Amino acid sequence: MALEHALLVALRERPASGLELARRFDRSIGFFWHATHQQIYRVLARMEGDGWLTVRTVAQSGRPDKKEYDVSAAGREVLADWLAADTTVEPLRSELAVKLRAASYGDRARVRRLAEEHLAEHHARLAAYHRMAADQYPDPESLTGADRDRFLVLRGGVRLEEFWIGWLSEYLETTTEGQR
Amino acid sequence: MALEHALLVALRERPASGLELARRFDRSIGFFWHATHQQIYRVLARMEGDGWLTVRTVAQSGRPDKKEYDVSAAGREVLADWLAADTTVEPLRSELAVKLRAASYGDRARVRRLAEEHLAEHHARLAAYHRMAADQYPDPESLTGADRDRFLVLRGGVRLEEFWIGWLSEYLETTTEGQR
DNA sequence: GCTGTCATGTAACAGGTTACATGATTCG
DNA sequence: CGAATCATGTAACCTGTTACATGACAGC
Repeated sequence: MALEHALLVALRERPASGLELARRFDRSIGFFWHATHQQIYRVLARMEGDGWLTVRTVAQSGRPDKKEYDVSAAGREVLADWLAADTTVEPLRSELAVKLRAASYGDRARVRRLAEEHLAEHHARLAAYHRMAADQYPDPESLTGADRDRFLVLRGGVRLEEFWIGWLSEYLETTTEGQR
Repeated sequence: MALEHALLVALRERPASGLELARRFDRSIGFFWHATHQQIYRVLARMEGDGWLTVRTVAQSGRPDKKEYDVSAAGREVLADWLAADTTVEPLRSELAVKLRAASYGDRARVRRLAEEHLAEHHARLAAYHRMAADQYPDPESLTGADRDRFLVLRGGVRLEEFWIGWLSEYLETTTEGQR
């Protein structure tokens, strides 16, 4: 139970419609959380029912109306309470890791190729994050408050990609093409 | 859909009962996958029904009987097919990361303390993984096949903990106690 | 007219979590 | 005798995914 809270965070940063939230989840917030629009619509409806959000219908020129959600006073309280609550260390779930471990029960060369594909993808993501950092935070030293928090989470995204690149590189260097 | 496959991997390494698998998932395999015993029992039953596993009841002295599962020929084929299939890069889901980003909407000092607690936990895990590596793989250079694969996944566990330690340390150094 | 995008949703299903139940045995 | 461990499971619930549906407008 935390999509609610991730949505409260996103909406405190800026009120938005369901689709806008889904798009935002594929970028900034999405380093460490993800959700599809279907899931977001469902949860938004529940949150509105619980009084955590307010809605207003916004007419747009040349586009369908949208429902813009904002966090209510009750929602702010829920968010503050959640922030103060204990949080356990979640296990990372990686299908690729299971495959790396299992390589000897199938086509080892194929598993290597999967690792290479993932490595390329992580390189691309790292480059994208570096670009975001350069664009949005040209002077990190001077950041404060919510801006600094967002920058530091982007730093986490960078470091996570570096983790993958480091590990997969080690894997690929240690195992070699046509091996036992 | 991959708990099935993680279980096939675990059972190919060594036949086991449901509870033994649950315990194993909290260690070795569990760096990158996790499941509770309830979930494991449910999935084992389905896999047996699908003919991926064989079972035999093993009597034990001073303990209840256990059902020991092993992978059937059909199960081996399923595993090999899955290994060759494409795997997408999964997003990491971290409640703590969302809280770090949201610190300015609640008690910032409290969020810092959560980060400190997680940092301590990751230090402890890293130490445990280093101990495992030293105990189980005293001579990594000479490893081959499945042993080398298992070692390399343990290396991933080590690197993942280093990621957390690096990031949370950066976070704690950049934000300071009684700050805006 | 067709395709693509914006925008919101429903329905069915698969996967995962939490709580509880049972029964035997060992250990203090 | 009570608590802890071993072992297997059921039931209810919550979360997340996939597929599909609708309608309006923009651009080719």
